[in-house]
Amino acid sequence: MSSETKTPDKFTIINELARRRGFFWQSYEIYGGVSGFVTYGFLGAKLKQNIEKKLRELFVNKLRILEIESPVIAPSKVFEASGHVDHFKEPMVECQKCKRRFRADHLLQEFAKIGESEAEKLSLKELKEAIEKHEIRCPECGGTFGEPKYFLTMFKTAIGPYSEAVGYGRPEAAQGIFVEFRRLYDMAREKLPFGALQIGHALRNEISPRQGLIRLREFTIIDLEFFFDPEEPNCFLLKDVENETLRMVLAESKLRGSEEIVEVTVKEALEKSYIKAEWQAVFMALAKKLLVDLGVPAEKQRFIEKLPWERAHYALQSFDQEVYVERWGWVEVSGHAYRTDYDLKRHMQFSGADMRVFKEYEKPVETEQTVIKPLMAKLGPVFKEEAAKVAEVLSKADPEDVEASIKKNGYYMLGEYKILPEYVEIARQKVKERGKRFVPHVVEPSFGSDRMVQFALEYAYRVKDDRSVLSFPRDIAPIQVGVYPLVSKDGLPEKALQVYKMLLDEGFMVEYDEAGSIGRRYARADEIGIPLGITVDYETLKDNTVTIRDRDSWKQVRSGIEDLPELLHKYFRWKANFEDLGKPF
RNA sequence: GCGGUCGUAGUCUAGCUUGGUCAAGACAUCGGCCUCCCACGCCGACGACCCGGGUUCGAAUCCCGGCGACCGCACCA
Repeated sequence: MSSETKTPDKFTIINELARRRGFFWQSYEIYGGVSGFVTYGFLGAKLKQNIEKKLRELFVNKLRILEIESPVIAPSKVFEASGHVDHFKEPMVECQKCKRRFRADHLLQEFAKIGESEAEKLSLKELKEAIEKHEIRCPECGGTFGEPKYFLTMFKTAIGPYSEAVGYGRPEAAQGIFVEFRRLYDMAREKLPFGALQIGHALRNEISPRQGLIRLREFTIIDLEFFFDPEEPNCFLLKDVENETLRMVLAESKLRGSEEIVEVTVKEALEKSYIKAEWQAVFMALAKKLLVDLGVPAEKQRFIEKLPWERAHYALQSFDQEVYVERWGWVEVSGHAYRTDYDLKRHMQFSGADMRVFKEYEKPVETEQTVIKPLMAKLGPVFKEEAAKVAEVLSKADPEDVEASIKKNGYYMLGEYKILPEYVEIARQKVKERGKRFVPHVVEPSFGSDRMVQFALEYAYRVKDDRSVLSFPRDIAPIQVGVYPLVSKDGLPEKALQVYKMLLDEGFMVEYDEAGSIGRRYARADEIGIPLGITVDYETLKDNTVTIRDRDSWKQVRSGIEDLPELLHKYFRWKANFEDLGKPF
């Protein structure tokens, strides 16, 4: 402990509370703990589930979105295709004198004026040579650098006990969706737009994760890949959200060194092309609403545009949704990337599978095309064993070119082969095209589930009369109702247990507590954010009514036990306010 | 990974300088008593020196290593 006792900040208090009351804690504590890994206790797991449920309500059910679950481990091919094997590693050099580490490519950009894209392409050997050539020394102490080494931030493993097959732990769940695209498209009845969602663990071998739930080595990611036709980019949900406002920090402001926030409606953001894809704008609006529903006020949120060199390798435009927290300022909670057709195209290249979709024209398009038919009877004697190859290459040449050249010059040079007019038949052919094939575009909202838990806690936390209260929005509270006998005798516990069982049967998350004074039990319940407390007292034995207590106002109302199920169902679906639950007490 | 600070019950702290009747207090938890609606009071119980090695007759205390935490640097595709 440090000698000067600082008052702990909110983050510290919340983490302490989370550990003490069983929301979450660092994993493997009995072996000293390993940073970047966390275990959720009962309350935390429930809170997280409720948050994810809320996201599903908002995104999944209304939007033709298919939720799937795919593996965490993937063969190396998958992440080679996705570009992660190339991009997920950093070339590092260590100063031999002061042991500080630096990004080798960043040093070259800064001190040798080598362009960013150029610096990124250099191999370890080339980096070493460039550093030596430009005599780059440690910017901190002037020492010389050792060998550049890659730091790979993906977890690597071997698939199968005796196998050499390399596998990686996924750093995002998105690839699990892209590789299954053909089946998913099938399940979506071959209609665009549609989306696929995955909530699951992802692994990133962070260098030094030490911000609680904010940076973990194993964490829960929520990746939503939404596929659409770039020629029909309109979003059918736009009307519902076009007047929602977004607080944005644009790339152009950042370039000027400013973090000025512009507040615009979704509609304006699209009109002014702050946001390029309509779907992306809509998802951003929904993401804002989600965080508001989790208790983060709109003014504590913003969307910050990534500069080209800050963007992931797959993204054409991306925004980070950030939430303001006391300890660190603005922290990312979701990323909104326009991934275009990058991923599907790459998997198409690497796997050979056709990721294109077929789009039927309203009317078939008839076109007349020039067709070059090789006449094998002539080609054979001239080119002998090469004839088949010539014919094949010829079929790939542009027929218009071939025809034009033959008309003009009397021959066509196909590489080193001279094609004379008599070798081919030039014909016109009518072709009926019923549609075309293309690779769909993707916008991706991607949420960190653990961060949402952290932010929900941060904004739920209040202090009332020196007591900690977690004022969760009522629909994400891990436990909904506490049931208490006023005293633990005279038949009150028996009566309270009846109420408790009834509410359990109704499907509520209920807790029963008879230990300690009633005030202490209320305080305990407030600290884990139970919205309502039901107390069985001596009145109850006479007229079958109980008191209902509100966590936030500490007000109490009185109601009949038989009315509780309906009243509470309404309350938790936001169809009744606390005051509607009974008569003031 | 570097530098600084630090690691004692579930939590917060005392003890460490000067090694030895030293493992203490408060809160929380559990049991009991009290018609008890906002952490009431009283009685009782459970419960800790981060791990490993060294020095020593003897280590929570001194030394070394490891692990972990916080702050700063770097990193966060």
